[in-house]
Amino acid sequence: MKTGCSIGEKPKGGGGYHFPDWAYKAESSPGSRQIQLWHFILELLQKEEFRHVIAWQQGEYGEFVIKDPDEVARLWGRRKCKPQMNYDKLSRALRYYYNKQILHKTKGKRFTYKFNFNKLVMPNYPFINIRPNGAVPQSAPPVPTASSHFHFPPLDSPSEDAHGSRFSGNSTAQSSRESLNEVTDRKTNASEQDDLSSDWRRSADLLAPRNPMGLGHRALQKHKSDLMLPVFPMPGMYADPHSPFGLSPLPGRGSLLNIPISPALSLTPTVFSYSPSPGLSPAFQSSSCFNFNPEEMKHYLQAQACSVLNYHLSPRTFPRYPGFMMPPRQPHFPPEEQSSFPIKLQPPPMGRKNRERDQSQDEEQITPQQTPVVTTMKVEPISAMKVEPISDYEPTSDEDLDSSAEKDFHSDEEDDSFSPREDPTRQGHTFIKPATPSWTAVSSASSRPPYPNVATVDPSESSDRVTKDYSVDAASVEKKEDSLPPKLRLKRLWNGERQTEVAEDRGECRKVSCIVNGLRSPVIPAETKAVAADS
DNA sequence: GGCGGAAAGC
DNA sequence: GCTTTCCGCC
Repeated sequence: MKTGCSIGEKPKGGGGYHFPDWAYKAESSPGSRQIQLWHFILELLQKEEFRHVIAWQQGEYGEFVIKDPDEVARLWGRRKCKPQMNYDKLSRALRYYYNKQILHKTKGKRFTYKFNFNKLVMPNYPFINIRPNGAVPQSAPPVPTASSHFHFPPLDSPSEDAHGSRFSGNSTAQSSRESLNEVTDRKTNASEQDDLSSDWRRSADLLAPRNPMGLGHRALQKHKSDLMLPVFPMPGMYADPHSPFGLSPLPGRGSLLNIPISPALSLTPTVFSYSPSPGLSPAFQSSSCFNFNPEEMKHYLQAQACSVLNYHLSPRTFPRYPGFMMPPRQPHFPPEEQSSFPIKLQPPPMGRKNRERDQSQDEEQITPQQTPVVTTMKVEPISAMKVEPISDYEPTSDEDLDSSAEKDFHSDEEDDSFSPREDPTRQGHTFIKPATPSWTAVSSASSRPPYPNVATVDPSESSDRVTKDYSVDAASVEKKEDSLPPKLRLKRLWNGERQTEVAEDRGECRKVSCIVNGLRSPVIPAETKAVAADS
């Protein structure tokens, strides 16, 4: 019966699933690897076998009912090695979640609580498929089904996992896959679809712009240093029709172009615009975007490139991410951006003038070899965000999908609190919207990218400009050649000869670029020229 | 049943 | 920092 208590909840190897540390820390518990109650609750909710003990409330987004408080407490107690655990204590723990906005109480309903997935899961698992109860099994209810896929840390120790049973008499070893399989066994009717869209929108809508300082914010801040993402159980899991992710965002191409979210979600800009995720590789966001609008995708990617450029991020930064997270982006990365990375990231040798000007920044100049760690450290600190009780927002069913895209815009622009830069969910990864550089500021005003994280950057413009600027530099160098002092002219001449060398280097650079980005870079020549000229 | 303060434990 | 434990209060 008693399976023992695990201290390290994190499944290691044996479980077959590996999760990022922050997945165990959840919203905020640095250093704590103990499973958290809400994780536990979710896991129980995820499992069919506990439906009699705890279950999602029909028709209520994220709401669940503890049908057997004592049993839940017992399970929790066993999980935590607290035999004295009872519902009173457990409920106290749950009440602590109120302030964190992880949970709130459904008033008037006994033993009924409601998850705030907006802050709890959505930010971390935007691809999670949230479905209203009834449409899916216990394991994939109003909760992000990702809980199935994501497979919250096993209720018990890895060893117990290995044994396949953690709870008395129950086949808790049921794999997440099995759980997921159940999903497809149930049909989603039209009304549910409505609910879905509504729920999703509500979730999405509330997620970013109104994300209170609560969980989401704190959590993400804390996860800042963590590598995000491995929300996907196994790299081997590709297209899983039962997965909430549909196609797992694995390095497969298919994942990019076909990520069925939820029946109601489809791949609307809404969903992704509203779900900036720290744990979400921009690749996925972009992939989804790309899916519905290649042009916008392009812009988005360009913006990414800009981010990289602005912060001297190296493409090498990306490989640091779990392989199955980053790769998706690459195949779709527009050549323009591809090229930008190696060049911009490897700032050309500066002339004395530039050297002097940039001297102050020298410490921050990073060679591609050094870049990996940089990421978002230069991003402005998160500013205060509006705090609003998200649960109060009940979108009308009509305003939903049709206006979702529009709402994206509005919310992005109207709600100052949701500046991508401020979005804590971005803190953790490379593609945080950079502090708007001067040259992008202008474009930001004129563009209204549907992607929050690109909001202030007009990628196309910026990208063009990058290229253009270099071209101009090179051209102007030639034009002014004559006016140069003989000494300098000689130098230029010499540089011209060296250009061949540089070209070779460029070749290497491009190689790397291609390897890293998988695409070729048209901008390189101009930049290389500039490099040569400057040197 | 539910809430939340307080203190202690981990 | 999160949870447990205890407890008074509503």
